[in-house]
Amino acid sequence: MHAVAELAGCSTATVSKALNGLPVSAENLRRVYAAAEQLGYVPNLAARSMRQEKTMTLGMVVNFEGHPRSELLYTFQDLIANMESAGYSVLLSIVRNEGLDLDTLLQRFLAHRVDGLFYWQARPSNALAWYERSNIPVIAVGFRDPECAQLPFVTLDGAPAFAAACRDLKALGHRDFAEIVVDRADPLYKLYPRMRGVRWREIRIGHGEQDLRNAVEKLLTGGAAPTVVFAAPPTSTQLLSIAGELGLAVPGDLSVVSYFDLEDAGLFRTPLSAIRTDYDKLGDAVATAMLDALSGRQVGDVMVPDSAHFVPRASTGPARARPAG
Amino acid sequence: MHAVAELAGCSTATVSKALNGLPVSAENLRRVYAAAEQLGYVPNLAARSMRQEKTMTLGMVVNFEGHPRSELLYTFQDLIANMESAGYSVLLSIVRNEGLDLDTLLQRFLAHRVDGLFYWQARPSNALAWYERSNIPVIAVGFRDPECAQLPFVTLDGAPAFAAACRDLKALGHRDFAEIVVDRADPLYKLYPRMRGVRWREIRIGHGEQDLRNAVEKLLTGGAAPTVVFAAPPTSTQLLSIAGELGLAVPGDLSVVSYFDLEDAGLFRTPLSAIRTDYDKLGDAVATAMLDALSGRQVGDVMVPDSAHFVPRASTGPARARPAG
DNA sequence: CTGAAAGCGCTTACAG
DNA sequence: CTGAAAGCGCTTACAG
Repeated sequence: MHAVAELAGCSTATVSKALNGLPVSAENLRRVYAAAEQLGYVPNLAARSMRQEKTMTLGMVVNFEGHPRSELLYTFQDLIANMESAGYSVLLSIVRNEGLDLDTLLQRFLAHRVDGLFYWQARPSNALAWYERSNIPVIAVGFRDPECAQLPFVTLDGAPAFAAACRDLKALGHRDFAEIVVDRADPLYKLYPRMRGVRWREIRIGHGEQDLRNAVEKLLTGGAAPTVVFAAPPTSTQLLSIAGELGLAVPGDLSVVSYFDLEDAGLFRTPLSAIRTDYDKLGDAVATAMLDALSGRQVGDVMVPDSAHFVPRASTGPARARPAG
Repeated sequence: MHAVAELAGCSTATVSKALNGLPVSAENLRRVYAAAEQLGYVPNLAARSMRQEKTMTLGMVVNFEGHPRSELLYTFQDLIANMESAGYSVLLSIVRNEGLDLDTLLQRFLAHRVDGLFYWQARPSNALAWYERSNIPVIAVGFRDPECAQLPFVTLDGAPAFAAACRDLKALGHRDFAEIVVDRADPLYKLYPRMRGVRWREIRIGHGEQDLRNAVEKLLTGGAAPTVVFAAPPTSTQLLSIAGELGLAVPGDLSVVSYFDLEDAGLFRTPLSAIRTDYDKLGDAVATAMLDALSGRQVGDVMVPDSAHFVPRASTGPARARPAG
């Protein structure tokens, strides 16, 4: 910057003003721009951020417990593009069991003085208190642990799609619903109002295909087995192949619904019925919420409307006849 | 920091040294840590980076021309985790046709004073010269435009898998190979040594399913049509459904190979033969190269060995009998 | 080992 | 409109 000032024949203060659109004489403006151009001057954001309160950097931590659903890439893309258009850059971190723990990461972002944080699948963390103390907006995305209830939360409104799926299935004769839940994940069906006249159960399994295989075998032999099973990928797709191997017909013996749609689900041997979510809408809503928060507005929880739909395909069909009694 | 110094009863210089592991008396060390803890002190990386030459920030720009293959999420995850364990944070940017252009983005990262840049699908850009001038290591990943030949390049060694696919197909009687290339992408088959006794052609189409449909129809009516087609997703999967609609049997009339494997390709009605790549190996190799470059070592091009394999499935089969003459 | 002081590259009252 | 100067929060010779 000194070099620019020297070449332009003015002070660094004038350079700064010229480059930031503050009132400068036309002559100086021209010379500063010319000098900056000639020298290939690139401002140092770190220096700027020491004087101003903002770093124009946002943190995004994605907290995958189990399997990352790769369609999320689209939301990231959309979200990041939105924030970049607003002048921000985003630090991305994808947390897994291995690697640095969440607390360390959240603290590191704090050291970077991020202006805000996107927190996918928000779980409690000590570091969150620091964000609150520092008045850095944190937006929970997708899922929010009850212990993080203080965070504003943006998510898809899955209830109508879920209700539509249940209605369709009930019309097909299903009364016994189940959800397969992996590890310590929270069952999703509990998030939605229960439909009258249907029973729900929770089948909890560990990671690994063998766990799922055992569960499916138990389904086969159990007396009052569910006639339809909900699960998230990759469990929902594994279910299709395992059912095939074990001679369980889908949907003849068991209907299967995937909680999230897959790009190629329609091409499957048994096309997989799924709840399709509109990730672009989610990305846009999250971006809007963050921009609001950054400009000091209070932001509340957002349920993105009309952002999920039940797409029935061949993996759901009429409930199998139940053994009498 | 002043507050910490005051509480600990020493100078800020001593605080800095204590926190950075420089020699300090045990007594001061203890008091500084206690004070920092009590005050919830988080160092300001921006301030630090003004004195030191490093920001501990890396840029990653992913340059998707057409369709982002979402499996890349796994590589990002692996790569980011690696860099974070080494103390870095990474700024991610996913470039598309809409949104900020590449040059703006690269320049913004420069303003952030990134210590290095991962450049997926490296295309020429004016901003690259600035990185070179600033001596910031840039690593091209996945693909490198010939005009970016000066950049060290890390990619999968696809040649053995490609050769294996061609060998298998030739053994099945195929002589006429084609690749479907979307928009202005570069044909991939040209990257590899050509096998003797087979012909290759390039079928260039625009974005949009209709373009592909037209191309497939032309294949049906053309006299000397190829018997096997290579394409990248999503074209390879669209090909399966369009072939179905148009009454073209796969692999009876046409074999299809996907240049990249899809997680659920084995579940398809016609399981899709594909070249499966090991993204973890790529992520690790890229991380290693960057760490090397950051520590001042010269890094050359890296072809990650044994990182791609041909997985024949049901979409490839014997070549159809050719009309005599 | 310790601390006063200079300086990293900016921005912003402030006085002219 | 302009520029000298202070200051953002750190680190690092340097002198003690």
